[in-house]
Amino acid sequence: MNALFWFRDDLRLQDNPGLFKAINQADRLILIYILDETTPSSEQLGGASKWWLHQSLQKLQQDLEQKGQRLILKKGNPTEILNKLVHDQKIESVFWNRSYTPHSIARDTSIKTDLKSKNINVHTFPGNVLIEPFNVKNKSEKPYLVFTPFYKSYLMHPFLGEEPFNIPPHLPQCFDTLSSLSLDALGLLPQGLNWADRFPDYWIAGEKGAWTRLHNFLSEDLQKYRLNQDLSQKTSLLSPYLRWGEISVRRLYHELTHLSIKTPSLSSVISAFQRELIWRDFASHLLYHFPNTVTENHKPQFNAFPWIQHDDYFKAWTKGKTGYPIVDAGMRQLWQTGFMHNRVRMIVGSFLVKHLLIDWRFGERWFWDTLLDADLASNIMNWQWVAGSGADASPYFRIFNPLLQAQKFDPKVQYIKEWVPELRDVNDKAILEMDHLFEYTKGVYPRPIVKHEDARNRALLAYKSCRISI
DNA sequence: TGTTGGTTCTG
DNA sequence: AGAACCAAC
Repeated sequence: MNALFWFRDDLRLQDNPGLFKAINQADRLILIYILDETTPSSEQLGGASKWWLHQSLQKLQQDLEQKGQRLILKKGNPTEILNKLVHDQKIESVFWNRSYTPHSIARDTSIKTDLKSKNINVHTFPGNVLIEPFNVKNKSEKPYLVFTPFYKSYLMHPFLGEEPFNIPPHLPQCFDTLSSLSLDALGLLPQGLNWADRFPDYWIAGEKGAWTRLHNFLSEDLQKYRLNQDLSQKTSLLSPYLRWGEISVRRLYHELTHLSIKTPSLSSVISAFQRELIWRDFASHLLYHFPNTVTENHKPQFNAFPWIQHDDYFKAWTKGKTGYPIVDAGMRQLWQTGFMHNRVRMIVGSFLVKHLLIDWRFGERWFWDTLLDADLASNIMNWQWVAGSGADASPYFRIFNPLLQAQKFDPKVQYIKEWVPELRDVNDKAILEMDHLFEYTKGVYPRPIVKHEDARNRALLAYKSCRISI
């Protein structure tokens, strides 16, 4: 039997349900990745995502070649590309793992209908979440809007216990004559910018890279992992791998559970981390049920919010030149490494939305373009959370004080000094109190672009102006 | 997974 | 004076 497996957000061989089933049923198998050129702008890959995808596809090609298979690369309209392949190569069955963004759902539904009408078998599987969004409902059969009850229902859900599985040792043969684009022809690497040049210092994409990171996390970092405690402590750094499915979230969840049983002293830290994985599913859940939140406020009261268009302040924020050390450190970590510590994401987000009164969508787009782990569902949910416009959102009047946040989470100023080199020679106390940093650095470090107290009061006024309750 | 400014308690 | 607690934003 001739079959085709379509790789999407699942660039791995292990614990890949659709791939597993395709391998078991096929005598000859096409493995394909399609760069979808029909994607609307809200879902088009950002620069950092494209960089990561390039690296990840390269690794996947290598892994498949070692097993005597190959990865076919195409770009264009997936409907047309699949139709042509299926017809020309006499494919009987097509397999993929489901994804849940608005464009993916629309595209996949239409492709499935189309192929089925031509008597092609289409088999789709869950592969990118712990539990799929349509399999979780509250008691009144509605989607959850609040995380805590969602979380509780997850802990009781039978699907959470499903076991991961490995790829069979031998793959069906490939179609030797099929033409494929070269990886470079996909045009994923940034042109004329040296922005991504240092990313390889920090990241090794691909399934093997994911497992190396996981092992380091479990054997070392996790012992010191305290959620949000100290910014200079390690985080898991697994988010980009999860985004592209280089490790399955189900596998990760299980590895953690096993470690928790083996080492009970780690169980509370592990539960806290697993809870973060369930936040990731919660984001998919919200996006699946409320697809318009990609561009629209979940709470319509926010449609009247008096956002300010201020290009210079936005630019200062993106460049890490706001004059608030913790904000600037985070924004520069993002620019240099394609990553930012989660706690700092909240601080810089709050600063953009509340201190600068800039629409959360500008921040969302910047993160979307520069984060290697940019995930539509998580990014939208978290920005709406910060802005207060989301379903289960931070109350609008909860305004982070960047000084207090730095004092609490970076008391030794290690994080700030790592990412803001012009402050390295300034004493810690002056940095944490933001005491005349412009003068100390002879003007190298900028003055604060807004005064915290004034910005706070202005934000509270704005919130009152459209009477947003809680 | 907030901050502020007030009151009350404590030494 | 400073911690501890609390309501309001």
